[in-house]
Amino acid sequence: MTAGKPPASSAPSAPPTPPAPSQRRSEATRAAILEAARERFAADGYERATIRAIAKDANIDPSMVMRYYGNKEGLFAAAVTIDLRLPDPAALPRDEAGRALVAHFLAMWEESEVLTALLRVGTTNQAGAERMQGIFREQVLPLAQRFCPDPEQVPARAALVSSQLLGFALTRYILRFPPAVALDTQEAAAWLAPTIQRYLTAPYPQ
Amino acid sequence: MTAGKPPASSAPSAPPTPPAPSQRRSEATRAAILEAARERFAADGYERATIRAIAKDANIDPSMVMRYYGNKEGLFAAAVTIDLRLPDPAALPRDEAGRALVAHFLAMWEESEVLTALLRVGTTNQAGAERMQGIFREQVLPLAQRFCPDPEQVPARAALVSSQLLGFALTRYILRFPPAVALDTQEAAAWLAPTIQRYLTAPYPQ
DNA sequence: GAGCGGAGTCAACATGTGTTGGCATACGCT
DNA sequence: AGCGTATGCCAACACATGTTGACTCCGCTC
Repeated sequence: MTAGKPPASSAPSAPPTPPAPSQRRSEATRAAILEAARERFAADGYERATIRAIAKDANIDPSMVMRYYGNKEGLFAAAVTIDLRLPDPAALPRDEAGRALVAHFLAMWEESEVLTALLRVGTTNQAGAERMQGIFREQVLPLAQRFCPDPEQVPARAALVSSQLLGFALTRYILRFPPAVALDTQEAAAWLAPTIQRYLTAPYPQ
Repeated sequence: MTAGKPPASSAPSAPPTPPAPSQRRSEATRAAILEAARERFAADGYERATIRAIAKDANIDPSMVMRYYGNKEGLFAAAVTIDLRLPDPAALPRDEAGRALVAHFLAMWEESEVLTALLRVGTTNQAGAERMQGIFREQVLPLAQRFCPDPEQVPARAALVSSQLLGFALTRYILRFPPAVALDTQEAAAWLAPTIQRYLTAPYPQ
């Protein structure tokens, strides 16, 4: 946080070219660090994913990690940014929401390690848990809002949806209960979809 | 493991009194260590629950922990032993199983920190995950077996039940999603019971 | 009282961690 | 070409961790 360095935008009488991508020769390194960090966080969780190990995976020196991301927390924040890319509720038939959501989630979990990393870190690290709370609040809650008429019930229903989706990911990708691993995504979706559908749209249970 | 110490049972011409409880003066300390360990593991997970912190909580020296439990893994093994005390399936009406199971689980989670400790450690630590797999195999699977006619489907159904119960515990006790925390156990049970019931007894979804 | 073994304390070791600063190098511009 | 700066590596620090061994103290038995 050294002062005296004005932002690169519109320095007086500076050449019109902004910091060219050629100057960002380090982009490759930065990306390699992030990828290694995601892998390590996903595999080991926050505490056991050491900066040294991440740097070794990325074939650079540990001090580079510090230079580019400040500290370990900054690295985690940069490595794990999640956009669930939830489908547009308006385009979803109301009675297909469960099936669509489950399929979308399973696909996202299979396609990258970021969600695994976030879940592993969220269970051990306060910052990780808060990150997950933020995703829930800003991405899941609004979606649930579109399916539940009674606004009072939206948070509880969204939490229940999350509990089932995260719970399945937990048993399948983290704890690796053999039957949960053995299920193919079609079967899993067939089992889970009605649950999600009910949490979203069924009347409040008496 | 120093040899030369014969087991206390039936030493020839020994006084009939077995090692008196007075000799087990250390029992109080042992118990204090275990309790502190459970708290720390539940609050911090495996890596951040340091032996020094546990010893401080128990008001003893860290080396005592080593003397009594060998090493950190041994301490964890001793501190986290779980009996789910699942109800006898024979005594459960088939269509009440979901409700009863959910109520039982919620009560167990509320009553002690052991389950929280196990879940936290299970997500970061290989040994913890294996412990949970063992509990699933030896306590949950047999129960599910009593409710599902088709033996082929038992593991998947048991895994689904676990995914929902663990998922709810995850969002409520670990990640602390506010709506999941806000639900009282009655509401939570009302929402979750039908899900569990369906996983246990409903026909295979087409 | 002498001896003994368990209970507990203290200090230390070896190791691994996040993090920092200094030094070399190669690129991009004038 | 020459220079400045971004890029990278090396060595080191300060600290925390699991773990070990030697030492003291207490209660008990001969």
